[in-house]
Amino acid sequence: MGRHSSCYKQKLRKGLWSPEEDDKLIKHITKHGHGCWSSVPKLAGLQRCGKSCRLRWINYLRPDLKRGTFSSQEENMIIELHAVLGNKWSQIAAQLPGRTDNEIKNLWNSSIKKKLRQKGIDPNTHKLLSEVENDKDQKASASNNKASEQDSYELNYETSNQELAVEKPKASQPPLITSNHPYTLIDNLTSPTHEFFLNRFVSSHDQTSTSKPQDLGNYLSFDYGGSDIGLSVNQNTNNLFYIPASKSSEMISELIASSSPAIIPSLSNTFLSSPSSIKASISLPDSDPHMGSFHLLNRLQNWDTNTLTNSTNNDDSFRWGAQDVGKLEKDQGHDIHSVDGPHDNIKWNEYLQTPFSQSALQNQNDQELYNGHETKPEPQFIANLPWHQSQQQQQPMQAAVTDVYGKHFHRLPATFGQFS
DNA sequence: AATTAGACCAACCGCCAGCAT
DNA sequence: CATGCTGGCGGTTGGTCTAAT
Repeated sequence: MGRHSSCYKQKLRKGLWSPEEDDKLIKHITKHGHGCWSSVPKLAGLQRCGKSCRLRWINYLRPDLKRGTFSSQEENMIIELHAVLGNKWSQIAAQLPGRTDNEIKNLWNSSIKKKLRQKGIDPNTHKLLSEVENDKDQKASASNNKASEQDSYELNYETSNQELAVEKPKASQPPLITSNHPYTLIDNLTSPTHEFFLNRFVSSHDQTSTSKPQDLGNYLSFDYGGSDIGLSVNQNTNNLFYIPASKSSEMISELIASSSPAIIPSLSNTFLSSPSSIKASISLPDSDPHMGSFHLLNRLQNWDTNTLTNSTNNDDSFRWGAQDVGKLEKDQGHDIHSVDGPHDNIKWNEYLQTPFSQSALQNQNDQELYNGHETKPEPQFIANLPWHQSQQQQQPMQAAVTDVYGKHFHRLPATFGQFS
């Protein structure tokens, strides 16, 4: 194991590559391709093992490498992808044309990690460091009484209006939503897989979509506490996003289910003017896998109730599924997976044209992803063009990524702060 | 000017999965 | 089924550069 057996057969060079070696390797590969890497050194006249040749080519000699310093967009993208994929450097690199996994890994370890920590963000979990500590404490106590909460898969979002590094005071937490919704919740759903979500949304999509394949995404938002909360389904990728965002620069987003590891939307700083903490839960009933409900729960005692709409108990649930779509399509003339719920003021159609549009994508160059408080307040969706581009080049992506999530999707919270 | 510490990054190491035999 | 080979990946090392002392 480890070094390939061929590397032991003869005394092979190690260490840095000389320009002459590089030249030999380039000439050989450009002329013949690499073929079987183990045969490359012999054919190219190199005293290296095939593995070393492969690495040198991939990480350094390949003509399509970008090299040079990473742009802030690239750094932000890496952070977002890392929040979803973890240390899957090769998959992250796949979304960044011209960048290698090694390069990204080095950047992460040498630079980004440090910056995140300075912002009070745990680079491993992408949560606030204070939260990570809090989670540890809660885990111990949660094991004692988890039985009462097993019927709902919870996604926790803690947004803070404070600077990232500043620990916010802990609010007392009301009980989770468990009974105020129309569907039977799935028992013991503590760690659903990506497939669990994806299958449902894909199913729902397949059953309900009309012929609008050009739509880049459906987005619905609803007013909650005077703030927009978004739920988006991208028809091309079957992504479902839950998009909370806070008034301040920090952004917490979580990819609930996605076939794309790359598209993490962000919203601007116009959200959640008063709450600093919200909780969301997803309910997926076994009885009908094509429907589900989406809950937001205000966890703060000091929520400004005047801004709530049609909410009497701080429990807002939104459902998706086939039965709702017909109604919405009829009402709005669009294909949308979607909602029905206590709110009347769903204003998804306002956003339908914009979230994943090219113009919106291009706008990301005008503004840092992790912008500061003083930046312009328009809602802005940040997606990643490179992913779309690579998607076009790699059609079997869907299956591959699904596999990725099957392995690695658990809970993937992402916390971002101003990053400079 | 010499030394030290930290940052950066290319390359290596160990492991794994897939495939062929 | 067992074994060996290979490509690929993530973690780690160690050399080089640079800034600080």
